Amino acid sequence: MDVLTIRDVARRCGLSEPTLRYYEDIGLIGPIGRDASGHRQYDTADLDLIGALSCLRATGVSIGDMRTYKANLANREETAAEQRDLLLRHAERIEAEIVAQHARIGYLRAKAAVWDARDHADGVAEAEAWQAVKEAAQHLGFH
Amino acid sequence: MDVLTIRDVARRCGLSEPTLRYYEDIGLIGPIGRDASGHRQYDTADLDLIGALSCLRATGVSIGDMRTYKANLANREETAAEQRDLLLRHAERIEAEIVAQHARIGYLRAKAAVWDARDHADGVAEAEAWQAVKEAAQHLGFH
DNA sequence: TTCTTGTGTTCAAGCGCTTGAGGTGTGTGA
DNA sequence: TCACACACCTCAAGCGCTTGAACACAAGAA
Repeated sequence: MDVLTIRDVARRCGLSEPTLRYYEDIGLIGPIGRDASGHRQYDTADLDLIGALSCLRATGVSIGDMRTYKANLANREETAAEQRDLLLRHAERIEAEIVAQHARIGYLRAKAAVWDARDHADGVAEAEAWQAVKEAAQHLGFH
Repeated sequence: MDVLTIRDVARRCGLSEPTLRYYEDIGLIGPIGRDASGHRQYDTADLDLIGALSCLRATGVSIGDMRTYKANLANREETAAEQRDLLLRHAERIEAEIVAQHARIGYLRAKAAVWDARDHADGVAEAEAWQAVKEAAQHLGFH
């Protein structure tokens, strides 16, 4: 059970150091042990929870839901199905988000084509590009 | 040139009403005209800018960059190439983000499988699922 | 005519961090 | 041994919204 600094944990879990301190402040993780000079000492057991929370966070899960997830860890047996569903729900959320991201890429590229046409002072290309922007915008739900 | 309420604009551009007010407060859009009772009246000319900003925002573009984009609209000819590049850069950002999202989905599903195995008290399945979680975590950069 | 419903308004506070200022303790090089 | 870098600390303020409270106005029902 080796000891990790806040920097190590930040790198390995994809959270910033301030975020790790913040999560500890609000009781989402920890309390984390300290060495003689007050520096945090994470152990590998902390990594698993922090990694899971980091991933939940990256998918837009609220602090409240993360608390639920953490609280459920205490009584595994009863809440296993709930945990599974929470995770699957968020996986679906991300899938929806990916679809939206594709639509955004389409819009950005279409709009970039308009500016490219303008850069080359090509009125015909610009008109075509505008058409593509309109379609992309509809895909996004704009109008 | 028909007139739109804040609600119409919010729906058509995918921004919330408070966000639209906020963007006006900080000078990112507008100023927007008002009717006799102080309600905002957007016109269709506003929609194009707001739609573009909304999409930039959705891709994580900072308010500062949005200001640049808007400022560049004033002198189109000189900045056309810059506008195009700004948009393309952000399209690439989203592509990278999508890759990350796929990795997150993998992690969430793997973790869900662990809880599912626990729910069914299936030790063998749980051990296998853990293996998948480890792989998914590596994909995410979690050591 | 009053009363409710709906849509808007402003202003203040909260959220989930991020950034910055200012300080502490440890380790290495001169 | 002293200087300096460096990794960490706390605390406060800022960011980009969101939420909520309290109020204004217009239209239709009782």
